[in-house]
Amino acid sequence: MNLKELATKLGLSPTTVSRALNGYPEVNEETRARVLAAAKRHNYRPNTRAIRLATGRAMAIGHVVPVSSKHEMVNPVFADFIAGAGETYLRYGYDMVLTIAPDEGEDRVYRDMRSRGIVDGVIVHGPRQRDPRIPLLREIGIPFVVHGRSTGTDEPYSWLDVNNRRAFQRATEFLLDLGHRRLALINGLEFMDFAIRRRTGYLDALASRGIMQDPALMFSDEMTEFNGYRAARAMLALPDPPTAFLVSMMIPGLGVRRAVEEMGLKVGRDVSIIIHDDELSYFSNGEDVPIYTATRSSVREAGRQAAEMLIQIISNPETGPLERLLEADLIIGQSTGPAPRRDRAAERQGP
Amino acid sequence: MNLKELATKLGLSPTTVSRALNGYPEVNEETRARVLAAAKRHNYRPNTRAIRLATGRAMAIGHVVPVSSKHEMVNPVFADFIAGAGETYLRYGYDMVLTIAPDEGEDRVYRDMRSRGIVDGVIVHGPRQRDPRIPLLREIGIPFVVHGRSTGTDEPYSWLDVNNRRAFQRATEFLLDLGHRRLALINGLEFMDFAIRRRTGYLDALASRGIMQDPALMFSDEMTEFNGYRAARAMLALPDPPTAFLVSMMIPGLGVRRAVEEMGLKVGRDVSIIIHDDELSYFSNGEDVPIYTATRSSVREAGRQAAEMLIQIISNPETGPLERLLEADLIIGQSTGPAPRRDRAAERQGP
DNA sequence: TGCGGCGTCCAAAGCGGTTTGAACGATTCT
DNA sequence: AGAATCGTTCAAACCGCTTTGGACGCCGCA
Repeated sequence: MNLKELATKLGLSPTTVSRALNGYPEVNEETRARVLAAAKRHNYRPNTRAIRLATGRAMAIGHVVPVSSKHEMVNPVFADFIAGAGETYLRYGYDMVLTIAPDEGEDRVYRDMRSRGIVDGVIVHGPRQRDPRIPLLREIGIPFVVHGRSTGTDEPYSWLDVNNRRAFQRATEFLLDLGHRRLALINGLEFMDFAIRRRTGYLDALASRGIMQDPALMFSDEMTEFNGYRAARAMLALPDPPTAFLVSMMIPGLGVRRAVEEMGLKVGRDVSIIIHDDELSYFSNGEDVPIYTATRSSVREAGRQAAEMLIQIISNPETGPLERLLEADLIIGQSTGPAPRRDRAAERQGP
Repeated sequence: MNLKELATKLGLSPTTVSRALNGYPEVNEETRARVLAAAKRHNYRPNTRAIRLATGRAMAIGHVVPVSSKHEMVNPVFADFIAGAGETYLRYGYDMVLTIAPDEGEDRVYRDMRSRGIVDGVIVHGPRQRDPRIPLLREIGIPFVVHGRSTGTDEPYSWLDVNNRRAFQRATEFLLDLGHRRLALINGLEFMDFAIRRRTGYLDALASRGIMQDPALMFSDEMTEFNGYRAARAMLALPDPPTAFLVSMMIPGLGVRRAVEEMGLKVGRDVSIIIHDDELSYFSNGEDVPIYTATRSSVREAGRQAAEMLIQIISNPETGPLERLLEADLIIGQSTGPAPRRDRAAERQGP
């Protein structure tokens, strides 16, 4: 059933039917009711392909998933973000189109999107320092919202981010207040913007208490369970091992825990752990009592909001760059406790 | 730059230009070369919206992500599957459109897809027993491939699945051979087809060795880290605790490990664990030596292959239902070992 | 010489909607 | 009463491509 058929059945012109369906004012309310009823009765749905050609709008948002060609990693955060964004799209009648882009060929992917006209805007995932996609998209002229930010980019752009620096600063201070002095940072890849900010927060907190940073306690790589394990294992074998870990994500956090327990130590007593909790659906941080002390911010909610920002920008091109900074909660769980004796004793003896 | 402009610039008709670009034989090779050169020079890309309307094909594949409205869970397996499928789509020039569907309203989502004409086919994720989507899609007339199978569905349909029954049967036998007699099964939700098959494999192996199943050792829920932890914790507190666990996924497997170690037991010595390893990018099962003994099958590869099957079905509608069963490897890691003494002693004493 | 066939190319008709410009009767205003 | 306005409807153009049904010149064959 297409528009013309429906119009014929109603004894009306396609023009009128189209207008009735789309809520234009110049159609008799009685007629509109008839049209609406008939459309429902015949289960009429306008053909999206035709609408898109006629209006020039794609009614679709693109998500380009960067897949590092080296590691073939797909960030699990991505699935929950998408789920959140998808909810928003559903509400506003947008479709979501996903493209997998090996990180060398991203240019072409974005340019193609533009010239083929398959999306009205894109969400940029996993921004890096001075991310080249930002000037690129601006040049191409596709509306976009970045999930995260890009240190070193001066021109304004729309973004939604968690206050990563503050979150890790607070978490670090929390551990310092508990008496910890040897704090390890298990971070993501440090060309990723979020990782830079987290490290900054960590270093700021250390500096403000006059504690020297120790490169041996700073690790940075893909945030896999195994990397968390390996890094923690190595650090715990140091002559002066850390008593606390700040970990970028629940997943490497599980690895850190595995290393700790494998060495016969107890989390929350011998070693403290704070993770960043994106509230991924398969990694609930306990039920009533959180397992991990964590900086928490829902990535799903971020998806919902980023999508809304983008739709707003698309539907009103006058809209200037939109910025939204979400604060992470610091929630206290069972994975942190006072620094263990030995360390405090060592500290009393002084250097 | 659109087709008409390009044609004018070349002094040709749009017809000829279109044909030259699309490789039709009735155009002079010299002309074709000119057209191709001009297209490249002006960076011409045909407008996808127009192609779609004109050809009636969407050149897009739909993925409907079921999000259980109760738990808001997005299976992390999904991200890697998508990545695999996306690679295939890229090669064949298809786009991927994603829809989030609350599991009550799935009907409407699929019907809409059809009548709006935005996809040429869909991949069905997370099939359940006697899944209603299979007859639905067949009725609607959208080509589809199921990732997994649906027990209880008689009519033929296209699917790609891992041999879950066999994988878990072999894993169970492997543990039995090691002398274990109290085997726990930490399974996914048992209305999900894969979970049913895994349980069947587990039970078959037990039965063939004359070992009674024990409902207290069978757990079934969402495969979260926390659920794995909780279930293992409870089982290990039983008067007659299991000495080995079969776990549906790496993620709850991490939870099981956490429970085991928290009780002061050692994985691979006191308690054996076998997981199913989907080779998710963020859950590499160790590097040289696998951490977990596992039944292994790449979900990313499954995505690649399922996408190829669907494209084949779409481009050749004569193709009958396609079926592909992937076998999982059983790889031996550090998480399994002979049943501990106490258990074997008890066994020697007999019942 | 006449005709069918072949190689190239083009005009025009879709695809299924939206949107512009105009028609037309009824109502209001002067 | 005639003009202007309003409310409602429609015909036709258009979005940018594909595809059908010729057109045209040239060659080979009878």
